[in-house]
Amino acid sequence: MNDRAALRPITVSIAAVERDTGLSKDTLRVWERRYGFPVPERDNFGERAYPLEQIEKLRIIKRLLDTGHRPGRIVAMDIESLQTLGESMSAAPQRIAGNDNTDLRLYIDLIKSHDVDGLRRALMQVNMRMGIAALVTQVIAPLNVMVGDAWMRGQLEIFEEHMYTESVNVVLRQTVHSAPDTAAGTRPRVLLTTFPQEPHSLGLLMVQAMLSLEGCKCISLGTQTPVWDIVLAATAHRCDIVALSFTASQNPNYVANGLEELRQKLPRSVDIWVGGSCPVLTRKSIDGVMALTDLSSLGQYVNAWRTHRV
Amino acid sequence: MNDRAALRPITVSIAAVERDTGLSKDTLRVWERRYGFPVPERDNFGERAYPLEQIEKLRIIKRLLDTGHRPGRIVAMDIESLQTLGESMSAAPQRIAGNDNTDLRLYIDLIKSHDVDGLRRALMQVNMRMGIAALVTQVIAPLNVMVGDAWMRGQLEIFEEHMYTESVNVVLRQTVHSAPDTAAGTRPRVLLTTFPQEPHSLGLLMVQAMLSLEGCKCISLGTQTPVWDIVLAATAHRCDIVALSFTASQNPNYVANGLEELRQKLPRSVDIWVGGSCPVLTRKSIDGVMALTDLSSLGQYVNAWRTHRV
DNA sequence: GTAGATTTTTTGTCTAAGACATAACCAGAG
DNA sequence: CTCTGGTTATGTCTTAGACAAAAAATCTAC
Repeated sequence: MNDRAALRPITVSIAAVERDTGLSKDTLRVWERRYGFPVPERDNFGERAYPLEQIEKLRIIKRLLDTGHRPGRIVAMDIESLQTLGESMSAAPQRIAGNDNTDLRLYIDLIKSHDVDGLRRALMQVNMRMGIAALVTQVIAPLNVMVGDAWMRGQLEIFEEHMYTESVNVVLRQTVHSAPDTAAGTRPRVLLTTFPQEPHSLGLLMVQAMLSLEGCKCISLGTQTPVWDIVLAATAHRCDIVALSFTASQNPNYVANGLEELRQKLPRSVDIWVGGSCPVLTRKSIDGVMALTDLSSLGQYVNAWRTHRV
Repeated sequence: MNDRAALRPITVSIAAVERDTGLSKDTLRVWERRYGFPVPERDNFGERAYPLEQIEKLRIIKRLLDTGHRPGRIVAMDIESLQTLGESMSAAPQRIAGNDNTDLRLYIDLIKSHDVDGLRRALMQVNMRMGIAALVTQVIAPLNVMVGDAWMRGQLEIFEEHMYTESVNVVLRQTVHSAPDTAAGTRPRVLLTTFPQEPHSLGLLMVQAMLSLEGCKCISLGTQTPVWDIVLAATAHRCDIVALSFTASQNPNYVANGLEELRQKLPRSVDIWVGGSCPVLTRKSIDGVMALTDLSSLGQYVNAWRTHRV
């Protein structure tokens, strides 16, 4: 009955743009007002109808925003400038530890050839040969950085990144639960989770793998637990340590305020350990919150806890 | 430093209500204008601040809407009437197969006593005794409903619900991967994922468990894959079926539009199967999209596919 | 009565421009 | 080099009206 549904849509509604780009309707309208982009056409009812090219450009803009650029500078730019801008920043964060990272490219190749089983087998073999600790610190951790970079540069599609994440998820869970069950009364008891804005579970799993290796009792709540519930859970499960994971996508103030609030509500006898790629953790240290800079030294921290607290 | 962050908040912003109830800001404002509910207080800046009781009532209303009631009739009702209305219909979906569901309370008790290991052991035992299919359809599926209900009624804390979810996650993944590896060339190949607004992975895992049991080759992307990437992934992995999971928290329009878009972009040779507790799926059927009403009949669908397509 | 067509009501979403809290940037002082 | 203050940039909230799409109610014909 109406034309835009009958034909292949060359334009889409503001609601669809919100869904596809993650930019709210309010933001889309205010950009139009302030920066003159996007400039949607209007359908028969006078409502915004975005052409597909503009959505493509919005996607690129969104990606650049996530890497630290600001709307005022880039929204009005033309699409070629945006693309060169995206490629220019890929050079810097390439360094991967001291290890030769040429063999890590092998995993990237597996991802790009969509070989799920091959990727899992390769990761499992590392686990067999070198153990969980090496798998986590020397392969998965640097791979995460490489995959994130590749995605940002547009060399990896979102679904390929998802496939990688799911594979690591599977492998890590398998290794964690193949470890012998800890005896009752094992200490320390560690509660693992993330703050409400943080949906990424990989960091959590990596920590859990390392802690289980050290003989800790891990209780994971998955991601996105409100601060107050972290307090309740720590008490209910009689935990000695609360371990939290953060990625760079986190709002620094939310993180800092949340940690202060948590510290305040949690008994002093319960340690707070935080880790991840979020800059604010090392930038400003919070009293009573321990920032783990390095996964490989986690064992030492556990030992230190055992000698001091038990 | 500021008071509302220090205490458990007694009022929340409109954005938080949108996130927690799934009702859009526009809808919340227009209900206030038309039906006189909700009537939020105003904070120091004149912005809406919703008391917790009103959010509780909104949750009940949302649930009643999902079951077919209409806003004009129920939004203005007082909370007791809503509860009786809700209970009168709760009798219907309470039936748990032929099985006596009194023993399901046992699992709720385990959750409330914070016995993670006990819960997992109990679930694993069901798996051993009755098999994966029975575990999924007769225990986990009804338990999900019970846990959701209990949480909505405030009988379960968020962290307890998280602990349950994580436990089921662990158990299901363990059972899925303990199944023998499928041979190369197995059909159908099924891509599993959810739409960008849907963060819940449990439904996905349940389907994956059932499909693996039927000898399907499952490729899971985890949650929240954009429509376009679903198309790319289905092509890259040469999938026969795309399986999507939806919960009731989803915006019905997003679901319907997204599915139509996906249907349009995906080759007709690829089936789309959808399932979950989202009412819109059964309410309006979309051409070329198959709604799975019932997990236990999944095997028949797979068989039907095999006879028709291969 | 029942099926189908037509009207009426309901309901969610879109529109507009303005206001403003806060995040990010910049400059100047220690 | 680090901190502090002032200034811009930016997203979200506010208002009220309009209207398409969906659902319900009414009417008509058999």
